[in-house]
Amino acid sequence: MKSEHIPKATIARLATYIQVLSEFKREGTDVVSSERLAEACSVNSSQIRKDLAYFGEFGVRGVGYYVQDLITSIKRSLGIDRAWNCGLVGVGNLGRALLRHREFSRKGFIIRGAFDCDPYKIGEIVEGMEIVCSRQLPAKVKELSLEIGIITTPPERAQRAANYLVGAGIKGIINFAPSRISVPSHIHLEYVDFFHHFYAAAFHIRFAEHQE
Amino acid sequence: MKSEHIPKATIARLATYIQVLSEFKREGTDVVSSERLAEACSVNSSQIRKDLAYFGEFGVRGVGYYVQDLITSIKRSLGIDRAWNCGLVGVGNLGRALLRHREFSRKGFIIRGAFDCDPYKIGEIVEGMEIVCSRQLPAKVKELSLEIGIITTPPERAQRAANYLVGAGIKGIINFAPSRISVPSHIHLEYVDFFHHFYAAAFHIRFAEHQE
DNA sequence: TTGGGAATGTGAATTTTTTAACAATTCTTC
DNA sequence: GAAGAATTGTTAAAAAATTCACATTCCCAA
Repeated sequence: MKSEHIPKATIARLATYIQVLSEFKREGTDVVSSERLAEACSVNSSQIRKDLAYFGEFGVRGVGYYVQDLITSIKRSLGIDRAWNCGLVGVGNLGRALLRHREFSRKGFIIRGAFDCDPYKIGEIVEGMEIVCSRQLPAKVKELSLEIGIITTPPERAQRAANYLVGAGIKGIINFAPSRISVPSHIHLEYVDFFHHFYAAAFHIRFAEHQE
Repeated sequence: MKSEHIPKATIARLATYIQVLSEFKREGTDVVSSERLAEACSVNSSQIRKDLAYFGEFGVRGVGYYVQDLITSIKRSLGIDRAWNCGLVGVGNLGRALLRHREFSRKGFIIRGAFDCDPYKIGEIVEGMEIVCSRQLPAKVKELSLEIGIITTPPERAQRAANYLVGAGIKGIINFAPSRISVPSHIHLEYVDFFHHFYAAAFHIRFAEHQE
């Protein structure tokens, strides 16, 4: 198959596949069938084969998928076979937690700059990184080759942070702040909102109760 | 319309609607049309009307929706018109950040218990809350009427945390740890994985470059 | 070297979700 | 109080995503 438009849901599932495949690898499994992978991911096995088909042919008929090869192939397909330099704007509780989160660099997203507009925070060192004034974004984005901006400001300051980042020439933005922002269409924008998972849980729990 | 099966995507959008409606409210807007709300949420206006129709009729034909009423109606529909007691297992970086995150209680998800199995952490006070040994979960879940469990352990300990929570009689679990877990089917389980947003960003940025 | 078993990749069928279109309802103005 | 403008709720159409089903390919053993 290869290419064309790829559903958002496929990308999300590929992330899951990598996670589960990495676990298989740790357990010493070398080869896995779509059936077995599907079970571990709670999806349909055709789904997996379809998802992979968007990017190429990675399996061996009659055999299955070589775990390590598949991880490598998926990573290459997603563009995470290399490191991405990120800048984080807004060093509050959440921002600090992300700065300290080991998983970021382990997954290839290296946070190279931390920015805030609070004079009390500027100059402070977090995880070996000096917090820099947001106004310096244009200079720093170039200097550090930042490509992805992470917004962890309070909601009312998210748009301004986005403006700084866009002006500085960032390529994509991941917005953790609970507010909608607008950016030019060539900038890729993702919203992270883990509260909707809480809403979903609340809804389903209450619905289940209502059923009894 | 009312009821039947409700798409996951609808729940996620309702969360967005609440967010945007709250902003409208803050700005002093009393009434809003599905068209205007749709634009602010970057969705189709039929989509909004359809999403709402799952739960009832909340608008006035020829007029639109009363902002405050709609917020209230959506919250009631989702089951977030009351507080939910949560327990958090795994007080690492991410766990601490969530414990300190004001937004939780503001949105009605009250974290009433913090649990960890590390003897060095037990007894420590975070945000006015004492960290308790995970083994005490059964007692505490009852005592504090906890309904939702939040897992923020390292991946290898997520399943054990889930087992404790399920054994203690929790109703739903939100897993922030990057690993798949299995729970009985009557427990509602949500995975929070913000890395897939990073993957999506990486993928789209690289794809855009490839297009030029 | 051939045949049987296994599992992929993919076209077709199905299901689900989204969008369009419009009848029904409400408000406003004359 | 009737006509016109606005906007919902809902049915029908379109589009998209998922699942099925199977021909194709590969491995292994006899």
